[in-house]
Amino acid sequence: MGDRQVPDIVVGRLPIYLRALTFLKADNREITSSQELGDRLGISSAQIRKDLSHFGEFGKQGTGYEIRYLEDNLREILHVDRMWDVVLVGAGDLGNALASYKGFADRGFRVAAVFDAAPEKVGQKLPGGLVIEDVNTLETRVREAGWKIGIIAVPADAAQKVASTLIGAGVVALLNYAPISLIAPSTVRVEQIDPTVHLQHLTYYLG
Amino acid sequence: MGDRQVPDIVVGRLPIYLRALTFLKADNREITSSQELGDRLGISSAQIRKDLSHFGEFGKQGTGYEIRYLEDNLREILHVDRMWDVVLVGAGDLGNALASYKGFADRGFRVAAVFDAAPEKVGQKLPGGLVIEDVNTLETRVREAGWKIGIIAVPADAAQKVASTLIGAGVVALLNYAPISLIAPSTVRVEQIDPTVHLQHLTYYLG
DNA sequence: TAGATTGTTAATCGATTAACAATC
DNA sequence: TAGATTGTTAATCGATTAACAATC
Repeated sequence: MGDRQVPDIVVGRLPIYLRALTFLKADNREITSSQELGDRLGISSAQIRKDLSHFGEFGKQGTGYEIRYLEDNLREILHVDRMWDVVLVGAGDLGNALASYKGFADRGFRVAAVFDAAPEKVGQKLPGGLVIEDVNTLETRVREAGWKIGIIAVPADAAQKVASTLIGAGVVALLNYAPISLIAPSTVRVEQIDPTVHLQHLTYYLG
Repeated sequence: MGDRQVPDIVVGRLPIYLRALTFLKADNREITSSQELGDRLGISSAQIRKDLSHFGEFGKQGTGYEIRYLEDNLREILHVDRMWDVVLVGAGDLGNALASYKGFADRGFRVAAVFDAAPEKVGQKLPGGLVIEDVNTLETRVREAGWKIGIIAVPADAAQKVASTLIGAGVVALLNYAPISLIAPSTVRVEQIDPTVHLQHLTYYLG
């Protein structure tokens, strides 16, 4: 109940809980339980209650959790009760997909700008209205705008340089799609998305 | 030393090790150590040695690991010493990005076919040479081709149906990009990629 | 009230780390 | 040989689960 130092593995599950709650709400549900959430997510009900107990008491004995209330609280805990500007680097297929991704807006994020290194791409307008900017201006632009979150969607051999530039310009949270392990100071949080890594995790279990 | 029942969390790290080894090899390195790998990945050297010890002995005392040898062994362990056909569902921006993703081929995967529900997309040819097929033919095609791995890149409201179809047709491993928790039998492995979930994990640590 | 479900404690389980003999 | 690094054991640390009093 109101710890400081919540285990990172617990923090990592909160967005999953939040997503499930939003899903239930869209289904016009008003109340749920740790049991129902757990069944849905493949997690034990005890774990869900334990996880939530790090942050407060959000349920009612005998009843469960009011979905909207818990949802609001999780948004606050995760700091997505506000909008975050995100700077996207890389305007290839993946960058384009991310720039026009519909799943950001109502979950706390907005792609504020897109950068690329290719001269023929710079100046082009994306469907969403963003104009691709020159990666040479990345550092200045990030610093001046004060963006704290970056998404890296450039090829592997450019990723570390982009990461270092972003970090140098004040970014403290990175979502990296390039298939390399970024080197970053411990003050900078990095999340990694590498589809091949996930697929290889799966194939371990296949004949 | 050749356990059965290796913890899933260990299996999940192996693709990261493999990726780091390939990276070092590209740098013309021939030997590495658990210390070097650990520094690079932000993992303790003891953990790397322990993880590998589940599968055998791959190093030499006093020397370290021959990169190519360990790489080959990890490929075998992860079953990516072969090529896996992957069926991709969804030909939106994300589907297109995945269909033309260069990071699959040399790491064990090939997008064998792409499906979409939009009539105007069906029949279109993608840059890589694949022709978008009608999702109505998904079940038959998957069954006949015997594909075991599926990637779901459709909107959230279509994802569960696609997953069920794939599973019904024999797919046993899913990589899901739709922002929902899929319901699947325990015989089917699911990996989830939701950029917003990762971003929310990051914002927890931001003011 | 009776039934249900929370929040929390204590027990269990599992993963990580430290340490070191073995040995290249 | 001396130095380095593995593979493994045992200790530590942390996370999950089971159980239940509290209470809606």
